[in-house]
Amino acid sequence: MVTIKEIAKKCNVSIATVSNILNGKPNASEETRKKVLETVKQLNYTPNYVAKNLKMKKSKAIGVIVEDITVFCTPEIIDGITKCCEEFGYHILLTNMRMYKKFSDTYYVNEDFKQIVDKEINELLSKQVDGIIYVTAHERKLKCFSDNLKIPAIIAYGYSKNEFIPSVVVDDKNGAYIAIQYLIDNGHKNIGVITGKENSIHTNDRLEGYQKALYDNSICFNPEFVAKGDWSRESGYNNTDYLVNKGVTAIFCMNDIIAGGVYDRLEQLNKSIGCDISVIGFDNRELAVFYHPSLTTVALPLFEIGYTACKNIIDALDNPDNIQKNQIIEEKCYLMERFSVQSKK
Amino acid sequence: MVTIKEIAKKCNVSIATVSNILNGKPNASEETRKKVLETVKQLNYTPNYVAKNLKMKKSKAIGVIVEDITVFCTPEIIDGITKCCEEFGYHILLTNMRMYKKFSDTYYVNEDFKQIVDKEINELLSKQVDGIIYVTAHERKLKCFSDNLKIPAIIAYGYSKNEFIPSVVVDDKNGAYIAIQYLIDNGHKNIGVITGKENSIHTNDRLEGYQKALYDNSICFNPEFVAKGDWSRESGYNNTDYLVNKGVTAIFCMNDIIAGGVYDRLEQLNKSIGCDISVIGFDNRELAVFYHPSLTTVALPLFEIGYTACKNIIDALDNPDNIQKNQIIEEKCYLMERFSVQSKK
DNA sequence: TTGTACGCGTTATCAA
DNA sequence: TTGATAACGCGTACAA
Repeated sequence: MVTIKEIAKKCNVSIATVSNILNGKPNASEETRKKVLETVKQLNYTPNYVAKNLKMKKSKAIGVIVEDITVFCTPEIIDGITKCCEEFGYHILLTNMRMYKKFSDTYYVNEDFKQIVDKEINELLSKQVDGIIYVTAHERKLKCFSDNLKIPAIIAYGYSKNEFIPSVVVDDKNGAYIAIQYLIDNGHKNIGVITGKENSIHTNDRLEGYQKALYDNSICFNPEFVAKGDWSRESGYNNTDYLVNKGVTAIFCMNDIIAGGVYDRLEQLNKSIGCDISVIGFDNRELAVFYHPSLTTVALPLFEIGYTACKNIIDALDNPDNIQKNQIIEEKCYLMERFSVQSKK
Repeated sequence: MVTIKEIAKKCNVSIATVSNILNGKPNASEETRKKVLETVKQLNYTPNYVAKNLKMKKSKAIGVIVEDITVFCTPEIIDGITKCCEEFGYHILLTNMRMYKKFSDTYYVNEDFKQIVDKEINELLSKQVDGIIYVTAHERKLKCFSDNLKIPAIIAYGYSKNEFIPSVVVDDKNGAYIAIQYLIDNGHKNIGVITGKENSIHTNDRLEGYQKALYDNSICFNPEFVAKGDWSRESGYNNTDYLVNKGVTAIFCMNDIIAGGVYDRLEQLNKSIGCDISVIGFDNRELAVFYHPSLTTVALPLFEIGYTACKNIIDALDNPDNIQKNQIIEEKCYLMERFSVQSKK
């Protein structure tokens, strides 16, 4: 690797002059500037960021800890982080903990979990990252950072239990609201729901959004229209008859997988999806496009969550004394209009 | 951040001694060792890797350039890289170029593409990564590294045009072979194919694997059983009638999306998938599980590609003079047995 | 306008 | 068994 010293020697100037020119400082004659810049190109010099970082005491790097990169929401979140890093000249140090592969889906109750996270955070600290983004694989409340962390940090997708660590999350209420509003706009009044697992943040918030949308449209909430599912396709399949018999004209499924089960059963019942019964999903999983008819659903603002989380860190870096307590940033969902909902008007 | 100097002062020893102890050197009395280790814990000291890297002239970091992290194969490849890095104590500097988002699916013919890649590689070099893995978003031949790159590099998923840059790719021939062998083992002899796009590496290799499997089982290859598709669901749908009329008992679809189209048409024709006609896919996309019946398909060895690529880099780092020319490492596919193939025996 | 000299936090050499 | 001290490549006062 060619260093600043070598190009200084080649140009018969001091390393200080080269450094100044490279960093766009005004003090340098046009002549030497030209000469230096030329040899820089000629020798294909690239600055050594490691040395620079050591000197400057910051790395322009953001540590990104993801619980599992193979989970469907993670890549989009990273994509948002990337975009933001690109815009502001940061780079990403990625830590993929591979939690699902290591401990299956109950990893977060595992004894070792907290220790692993601590170790990874310290690792990132050693590498002098300027900030840390923790990306959960599913929504839940957690405390993963110690209270005396000295650099900005944030949780993406999950909810922070830590007063001074903000979180960026899906606005589930809003997501359910726009889904139901869309159904109402299409003339539906008797709208069934198949929920996710009980006590899940998603389930509760989405139910609340559903109720709010009904209320705002002066439609009475009928508790009998709520069927308890568990996110699985089977729970969609098994609850379809019940809702159909209750006379609903549309079914709001709290995820796209449940909607798949509803499709299965409606086909067996010879009901035309869209015409006889409208179906709307949640999550906008890749497979929703391939349903027949393709599924109208609510897209998660994953990219936005990543982008906002990263922007928040960078803002905190630029403005260290501007911290808010218990900050929760909710990103709005958006509707993916396809062909599983038709107008009743 | 607490440094080695501070803990030296606190222990009344020199920084050299602290450094030695921290690095497990034998020269230190048990007494001072204990004292130092204790204050290290007490002050929660973590070594500054930036300084260490500067001194050691290596970063224990591998640069990973992905063309687009939101493409389905990329996260699994990164997962494999992660596993390997974890095992050998490396970390990942991630560069997500976001090509699909920036330039749609023809990004690689874009004028700016080469420049962007060059820029990102230089960036990584500046950050003193020890090696680089380039992950393509789809399989093709490419030359992304300059010939005088001074650190080990490798291409994952795509084929390298560069003599000294190896590649790790899917063994498509083998994948098709095991799919066809599986059909033959289940008593099928008249096996139709719906191909991907013409001139694609995938298409050609998979066709060859198909032919080889037939040959090894003494079944004559009937060119009329090959229908030309283009990876799309429509091309599956549109070619189904043709193959059914030709009397095939099984259809090998060169990806899972095509298989979806075949499913659609077979349902319309009132053919029972599995019983009347067996269908087998390729890629093992997430949605294959949700087909009805769930789709038997060939899984891509994405994790293995990532792992092997990374291992190859680390080996090259440990053993710099052991380079092979034009090395192409093919990773074997594996069968995901589900319910779309039934025995004809 | 340019150069000297120091320090960032380490490791490594050599002398004590 | 320990401690000075010289690097690593860079940025920056301050002096020239």
